[in-house]
Amino acid sequence: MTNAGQREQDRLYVSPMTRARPYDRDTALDAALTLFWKKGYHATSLKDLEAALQMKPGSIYAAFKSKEALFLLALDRYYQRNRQTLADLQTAHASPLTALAEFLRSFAKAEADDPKRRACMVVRTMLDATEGEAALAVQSRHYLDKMTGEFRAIFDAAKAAGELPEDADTARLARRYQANLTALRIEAQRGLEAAALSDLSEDMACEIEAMRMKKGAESPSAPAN
Amino acid sequence: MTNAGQREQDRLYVSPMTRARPYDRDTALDAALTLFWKKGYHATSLKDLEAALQMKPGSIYAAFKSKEALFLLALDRYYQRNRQTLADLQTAHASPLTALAEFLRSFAKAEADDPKRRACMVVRTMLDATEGEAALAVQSRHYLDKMTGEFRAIFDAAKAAGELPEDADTARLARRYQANLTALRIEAQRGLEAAALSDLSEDMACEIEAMRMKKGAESPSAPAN
DNA sequence: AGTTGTCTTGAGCGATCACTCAATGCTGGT
DNA sequence: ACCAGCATTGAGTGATCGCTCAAGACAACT
Repeated sequence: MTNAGQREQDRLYVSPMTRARPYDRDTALDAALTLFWKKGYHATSLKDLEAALQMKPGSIYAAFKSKEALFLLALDRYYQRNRQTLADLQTAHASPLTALAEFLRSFAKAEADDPKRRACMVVRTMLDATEGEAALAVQSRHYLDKMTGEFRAIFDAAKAAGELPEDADTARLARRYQANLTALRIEAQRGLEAAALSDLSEDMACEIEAMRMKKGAESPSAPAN
Repeated sequence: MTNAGQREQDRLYVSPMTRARPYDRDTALDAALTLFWKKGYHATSLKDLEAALQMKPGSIYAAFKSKEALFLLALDRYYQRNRQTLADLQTAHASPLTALAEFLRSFAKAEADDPKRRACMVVRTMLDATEGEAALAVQSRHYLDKMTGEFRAIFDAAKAAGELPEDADTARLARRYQANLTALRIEAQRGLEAAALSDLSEDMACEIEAMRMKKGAESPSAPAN
C-alpha cells in the first residue's frame, strides 16, 4: 500500500515473522546477468559481483548459495528473455517465417543502438565450460537444445500454414537457422560495422523468407531452381 | 649430423658458448596450443601449463615471458595452421568454390574422427577477452579480419575464373562464408550428432557450390530463380 | 680440468580466488 | 518496551593465482 514499487518476489515471500528482504532479488539478478554476460563466468570475480549487486559476500552466498548457482540463475533469466522476445515476434507476425526473419534482423538493429552488444550468453557459456564445471556445460547445451526445439516448432507451424512443403525437414532447417543466429551474434561482438552486420542479417533473413516462395523445394540443401 | 631430428630453433640459436636448449620449443608450443584450445585462456593455470609443457615456472617465463605472451604464440600457431589447411585445399582443387566447400566439409569429417573437437580458438578468444586483456581482444579480431580477407581473395579468384558473376560482392560473400564456418565449428563443439553435423556442413557447402551454376545471380541475398 | 656463462630449478612471493561464520543489526509480534 | 529470530555484515579462511629469483647444473670454450 505504501509502496507502489513492489515486485514479484514480495508476493512469493509473505510468511510472518520475517522482514522483507532488504535487497531486491530481481535487480540483483539483473545486475548479475549483465555482469556475467559481459565478462563471462571465469573472468567474473566475487569482488565484481559484490560491486554490481551491492551485496557483501555473506549475503550473496545466503541468497544464491554459490557463484555457480548464481550464474545458472542468471543464465536461465537470459534464456527466458530470449525466448520471450521470440514469442512476442510470433504473435506480432502472422507468418512464422516472417517472425524468424525478423528475429534475425532484430539483432542487427539492436547492434546499431548499442555498439557494445555481446554474443549469445548461452553459446559463450558452452564454449567456456571446463570439465570441472559440468553443470554449466550441461545446462548451456540444454538451453541450446530447447532453442533448437523452439525454432523447429516455428518451422512446423510454417509447414502447417502452407509456407513450407510437406516434406520439409524442419529439424534440419532449425539447426541451420540456429547456426545462422549464433554466427550473426558473434559477428556483432566481433565489431563488424553496422552496414556489414545489416547485410549479413539481411542475407540470413532473406534465406528464410525465400523458402516461402519455393513450395517445390525438396530439401534445404538442394533448392530447386 | 649426429641428430637428424634437429628443429627450427636450433638454426636460430647457434651462437657459441651456449648449449642447445634442453626443451623442445616446437613441442612445448604444440602442448600449449592444445591446452589453451581445450581450456581457454582464463581456465588454464600455470600449473596446467607446467604439466603440459613439462617445464618449471621459471623456465616457462624465461622462454615465453608471460602466460599472455605464450597464449599469443599458441594462437598464432593455431591461425597459421588453419591458414595452411585452407591453402592446401586451394592447391588440391582447381575450383576456388570447391575448395571453400571442401573446407566446410572437412570440419564435419574431422568431427567424426574426434568427437571432442573444439570450436575455433580465435573465435573463442575473441569472446573471452576482457577489458584487462586488450592484447587478446585486438589480436583475435586481427586474425578474424585476416581470415575474412583470405576468404574474399578466394571469392575474387572464383570471380576471375568465371565461377561468379562480375558484380558479385565478394566481401559480403566472405563475411557470410565466415559466419557459416564459425557456426559450424561451434555446433561441432556443442556435440551435434555426426549425421546432423554432416547435414549442416552439406547445407553450407551446397550453398557455396550452388553459386557456380547461377551466373545470373545479382546478389547473395536475392538469388534469381 | 678449469672457467665461463647461460639455462633450469623450485621454493616462495604478494595478490587474489571462492567462500565462511561469529557478531551485529533490524523487524514484526506481543 | 521488549523479545525472538532471521538477514546482513566484513574480516578472515585456506587454496590457488601468475610470477620471481637466488642457487645449482651443465655444455662449450681454453
